[in-house]
Amino acid sequence: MKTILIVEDEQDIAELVAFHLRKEGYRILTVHDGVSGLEMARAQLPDLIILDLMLPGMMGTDVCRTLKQSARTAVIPIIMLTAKGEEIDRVVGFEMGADDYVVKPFSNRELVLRVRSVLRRAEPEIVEEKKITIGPLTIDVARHIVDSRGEEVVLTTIEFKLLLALAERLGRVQNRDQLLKNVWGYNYVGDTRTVDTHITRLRTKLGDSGDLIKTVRGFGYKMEEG
Amino acid sequence: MKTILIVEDEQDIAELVAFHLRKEGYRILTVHDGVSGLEMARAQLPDLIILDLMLPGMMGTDVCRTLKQSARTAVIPIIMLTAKGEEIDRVVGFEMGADDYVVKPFSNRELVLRVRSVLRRAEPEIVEEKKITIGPLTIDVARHIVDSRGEEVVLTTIEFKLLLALAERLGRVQNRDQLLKNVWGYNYVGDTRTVDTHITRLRTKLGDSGDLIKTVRGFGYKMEEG
DNA sequence: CCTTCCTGTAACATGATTGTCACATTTGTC
DNA sequence: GACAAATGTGACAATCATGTTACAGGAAGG
Repeated sequence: MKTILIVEDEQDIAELVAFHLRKEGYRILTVHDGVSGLEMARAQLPDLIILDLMLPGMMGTDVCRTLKQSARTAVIPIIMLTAKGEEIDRVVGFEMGADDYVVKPFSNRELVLRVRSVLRRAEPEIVEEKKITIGPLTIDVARHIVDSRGEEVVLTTIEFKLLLALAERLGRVQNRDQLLKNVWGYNYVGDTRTVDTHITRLRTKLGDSGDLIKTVRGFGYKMEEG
Repeated sequence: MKTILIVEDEQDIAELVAFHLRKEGYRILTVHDGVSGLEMARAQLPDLIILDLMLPGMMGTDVCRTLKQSARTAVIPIIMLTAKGEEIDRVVGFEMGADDYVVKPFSNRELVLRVRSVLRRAEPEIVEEKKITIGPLTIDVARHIVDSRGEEVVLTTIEFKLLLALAERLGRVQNRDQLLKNVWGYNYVGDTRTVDTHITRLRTKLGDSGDLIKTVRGFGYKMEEG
């Protein structure tokens, strides 16, 4: 769940914004002055900060600048809220490090959309939950879990890599040398028959899914459904 | 029950404040100089600190600043006590990280109200504080406290970071280099086997929860239930 | 300044993993 | 069906990855 910090001195606006963003499934923190905003930002490292430009004690712009100076907080995207009258040149705001701007009065819809967009933009790296499914076989690469018909299959390092090498090139035949390269590394020297042994072991361990690994006589192996 | 630490060199004021707050149902700790205040704060992690600005040995402001610098103590709200003459700009106080201000002489009623208000303000943070629970294991990230089956587990910095690195990427396997990067930093040079040693230490200290850390032979480690 | 605790490295123990081989089985060809 | 070539398979010893412990240097705290 994403955390959003709202720094806004006007209670009612803060609550309104908080309400709508909570409804969107975000976790909301609210503070009502700049200094608390700084502290909270540092302590909680939220995923996004919504910052009012006019704040008691410390200007929103100062908060923004300060946050952008520290490595830990610099990455947190900031959406600035500005009242109509105080409309600063957007460029100035962006120079301060704000990631987006919303001018009061704003519609909730607009704000929610901005928030979503900024958060999406900030998504560091789409951690691909790479899962490969072939018939009864599932390979969860990140978790390093393989199962065949729901039963977990415990594989050794080489077996896993070999399975992956085959599964990632589904349908395509690979000869023993290619497999050796892919699984054992470029500078492997040894018997190509080693591959056979591991294929056997894989097939045995995979149970039902073992049939997915086909022998292509004279060439090598491939993985294929049916 | 909430614990309040009072750091105040004037015995009679300290006792007066302590008396009234005890009556309110708080658990009170009292120390009379800044250094003791720091120590006590670190050792007891109170829910609130009432800190005199003028202290022998170390200024209240220094105590405040120091406390706010450490992750463990930064979250503890602080109410500053200032004598009338020494009224500093509130902004300075807030910049130091104080959460509220009370000027001497103050009425007991006023102080009690401030305490309640500050504690209430801090409440949602505490409730929403980031906690990771995996089976019998609980990691309180903000407070740096780990327990396994309710028993507190005392971890060193590295152990804690390592645990966090694993827990935050629950289920996903991380190799030793990734762990080194995440825990030791980008520019660490050294033996990757160091990770193993710390994994062992972690497992030992975690007791029952040690089993949550799985070895993925040939790849690295992952954390996972069951 | 001293003590205690933390940390990285090395050394050793252990059990899983792996490459090889020998032999069995299959496949395609004549 | 015979034959050769290719592939399957099981055993086994060497190797390797990891667990574990010890230790010395260093950091942190008093």
